Order: sequence, then structure tokens, then C-alpha cells
Amino acid sequence: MDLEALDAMQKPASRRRGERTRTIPEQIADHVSNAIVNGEYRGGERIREQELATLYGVSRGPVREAIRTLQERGLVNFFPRRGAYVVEITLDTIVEVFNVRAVLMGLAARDLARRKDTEFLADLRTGIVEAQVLARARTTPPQHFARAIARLGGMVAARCSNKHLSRLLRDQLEHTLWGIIWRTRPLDFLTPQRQAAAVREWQKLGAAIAAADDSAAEMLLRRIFFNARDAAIKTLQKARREKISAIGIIRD
Amino acid sequence: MDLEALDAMQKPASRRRGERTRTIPEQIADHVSNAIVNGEYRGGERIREQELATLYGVSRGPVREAIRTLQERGLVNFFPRRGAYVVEITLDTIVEVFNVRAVLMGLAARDLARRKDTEFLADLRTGIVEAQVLARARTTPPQHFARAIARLGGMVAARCSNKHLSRLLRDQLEHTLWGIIWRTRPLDFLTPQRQAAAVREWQKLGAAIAAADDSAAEMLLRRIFFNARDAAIKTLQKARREKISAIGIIRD
DNA sequence: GCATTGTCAATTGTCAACAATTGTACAAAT
DNA sequence: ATTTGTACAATTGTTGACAATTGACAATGC
Repeated sequence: MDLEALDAMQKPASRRRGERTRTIPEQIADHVSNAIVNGEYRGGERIREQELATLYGVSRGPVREAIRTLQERGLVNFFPRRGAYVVEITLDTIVEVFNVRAVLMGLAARDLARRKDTEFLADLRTGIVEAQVLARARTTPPQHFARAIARLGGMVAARCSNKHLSRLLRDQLEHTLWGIIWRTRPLDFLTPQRQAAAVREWQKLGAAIAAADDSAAEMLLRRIFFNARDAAIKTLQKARREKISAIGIIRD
Repeated sequence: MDLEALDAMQKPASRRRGERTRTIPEQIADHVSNAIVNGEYRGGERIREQELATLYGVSRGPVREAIRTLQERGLVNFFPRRGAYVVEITLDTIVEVFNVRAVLMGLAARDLARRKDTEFLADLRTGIVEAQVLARARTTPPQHFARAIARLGGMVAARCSNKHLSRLLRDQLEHTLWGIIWRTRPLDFLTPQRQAAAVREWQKLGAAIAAADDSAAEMLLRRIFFNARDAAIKTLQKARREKISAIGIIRD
């Protein structure tokens, strides 16, 4: 793979305006992040600099910078002179990340409820309706529904007024452990019943935000994540029982 | 400054056992982080690679890796081919960071309240008493009291069972914006009254954790941070009114 | 005066080579 | 059989050099 191909992969449509050019180390970091998140590496697997360098057709310099980024994102454990190793993720870790994500998203919801952002509310309702349509059409694959729900979460994260929080939810979690965990959701726990329940939860949240009930909004969004957490864990435990390797990076 | 001096600065006592050796890029990243946090850079100031390289007596390679770390920590804005610039911090940013910190610490408190960790509770009470002693002795400088309170927060962050949360509170906030903001606290708002109030707040929190009342613990620790936030903001606004440059990195 | 273009020093981005360390295979000794 | 010692290949850490880009400033044209 050369850099042109990598670059094209990273920005499907020509680069959105206002977006600054992405450096090679950033492209490599994001690409490897995605690879890790997609389970293309095993937990504990070593990452060799020269390997990535030849893979992307660059020297080791940019690769080293990319690895620093991965280290800071918590996707690899780095040992001086001994290399970088892909993190191993246990069920406990997943619960931890869900809990952190839940309270942060709760803060975002509280923020959005406090200020009457009618434009956001309209977009949120549109998104909820989209999810509802997908949930009612039983033929759509659960991945589509999962994506719709993910968009709702992304909306809350991006549109809250706390820019520091937005950044944290995006950079520190989107491309990191949260990305990995997200991949575990659409396995098979999104039953039609669960989908309908999820839609109801988001509708309640929309109502709370519309009513400017910040405490209720916070608790509702938390509850949404706790439910997702429990469902994901149940799915993974089931996969473990049935000896199904859920996803490369997660320790069986 | 050469690397030996820098290294000695970083680990006052010979390196604690079990702690892996720190690479040069890590040392540089931490050192520059501290410099930024201490206000030795102005907000918006450019960081030049060669400058840091000669300062630390290394080549630009390790410096570039360190800058990547700073970028990921959110301490510098990075523009390709145009360099890294120290972030500018406004009062709004400070409020945002306090709010994020508050809910994350709230989760940690909830966690600690749920599991009866008697050892932690004992340490917490010891720390609270220490703060109380400092608060009662009116002659001690407010910095000492601030440090004691910071230790309490650090204890909560480090001892909660959620290791992902601990990491987030340590890496992503300790060495970053939170560090900057913390420096603004001991300016002059820690009046004896405020100190006594802070001790009472922590005592209440200790009681809630001892009673395993997780919701109360969460809300109390949040409240602690909200009070600190309001006091810090008030101080900074006052400094601005009086044309006192509060701290280098914060925009006046 | 204002905008545009050309030039250039300063700075960043990348590379290839070299130095230093680590884990490992293998032999020798207990 | 287990442990100790030792060379060696693989890999990481660092460097200095070179290429590419930027921003500033001067020259030019309107």
C-alpha cells in the first residue's frame, strides 16, 4: 500500500474545505488505529517499525511519530527499546470504558438540555426517526441500526457547548478503545425488541432535552449507555462461552 | 541544559523500582508540558524544533516525537509545515475543563463508595485531617493547603477501581489543561473561610463513601469541583479587572 | 496607495545510515 | 535437566543531511 491509496482511503470525498492537510504520521496513526479497532491485530501483538514503514512506503521516522500517537491514545503499550504492543482488552476494560463514556455523554446531554438549541433538537429528532424507521423495518441488518444510533451519540458529543468535552469524546475515545468496543455491539444482541427499546430511550432523552430538564437528560443518556454496556457484555460472554473469537484484540 | 540535568530533575530520588526507564522523547514531552503548565510559554507562542533540540542537547527526531505527545495531550495546536503553537486558554476553556473533571471525579467517587475499601477510607481521612490542620493554622501559605487538597483528589483518581478512568484522570488531565488551571487556584481565593469550607466538603464526601452512598458521593465530589471552579473563575476575573497577568498561557 | 509576483532565509518533513540494546539460540557447566 | 555464559541477529534509538514548504520582504505593475 502506498500513501496515495492510504490518503484516498482516509478522505473519500475530496478533502472537506477548512480541514487542514493531514500529515503522514497522522494518516498512519489513524490507519493503524482503525486496523487495531477492526481487530486486524491480536491483543499483545508486537508492532514493528520497519514493517509499518515498508507497508506505507515511508521511512521509520514518521512511523515512530505515529506510534507515539497510538501510545498517547492508549492503543498500544510502549516499552523502550522493546517495541510497541497492541493493548489487550478484557471484559473489565470494556465495562470501564463504557462507564467513563456514559458519564461524559451524560454531561454533554446536560449541557444540551440547559441551552435551548432548537436546531440541534430538530436534528436529533430527525435522527431518532431514522433509527425508528430502521427498527421497524425488520429486514434491515442490525449494523445499519447500530450506525444510526452511533450517529445520535456523535451528534450529542459534537454539538454540546463544551468544546473540551467534544474533543475528549472525539479524539480520546472515538479512535481508541471506544472504537473497539463499538465493533462488538452489532454482533447479535440488537434484537428487534432491543432496537425498539433503544428508540424509546432516545425519544425520552429528546423529550427531556426539549423540556430543558438537564438532570433527567443526564440520567437518561447514562442509562442508555449502561443498557448498551450490559447488552454488549452479555453478548461477549456468550461468545466466549461458545468459543467464538469475538474480535481479535479482545482476550478470549 | 543537558539530558542528565533534565533526567535528574524528573526523578528526584533515584528511579522508583518497577518503573520503566523513560525515553528521551517522554522526558522532553513532560518537561515542556511542565514548562507550559507553569506559564513559561505565552498562549499562541510558537515552539521551534531546533530550539528544543539544542536546549536538550539532542537532535530533532526525539523532539518531534515529544511534540506529537504534546499535540495529543492538547497542549499545543499543530499545523503541518507551520509548527506547533501553545494553546490559548480562555475563561470559558477553564470552565469546560472543570466541568469535565468534575463528572469524571464524580464517577471515581461513586466507584469508591460502592466498594468498601477500608484502606482507602483510612488514607482519605488522614489526608482530610492534614488539610484540616493546615486550614486551622492560619499562618501556612495557601499553596500548602492547595497541595493537600490536590493530594485528596489524586487519591480518589488513583484508587478508584476503574483503571481506564484513573489513566484518563492522570495522563489526559494531570499533565494537561488541568495542570494549568490548577496553578491558577492558589492565587488568593483560598481564604481561611474557603479553606474551612473545603475541608467540610471533603469530610462530607468521606462520610458518604463510608456509608456506601454512591449517589451522594458522586454529587458531593462534583459540588467540590463546582465550588472550586467558581472560586477560580472569580479570582481570574478579578485579576483581569485589575490588569494582573494571571498566568502566561491564559489569555487576558 | 494597493495588490501581485518573485526571491530567499528559516523551518519543517523525510530519509538513510549508524549506534546501542535486547532477546535468543546454542554451548558449557553444575 | 536446569542453569549460566556468550555470541549474534533483529530491532529500536538517534543523528546529520537533504528536500520541500512557508512566511516575510522587496520589486513590480496597476
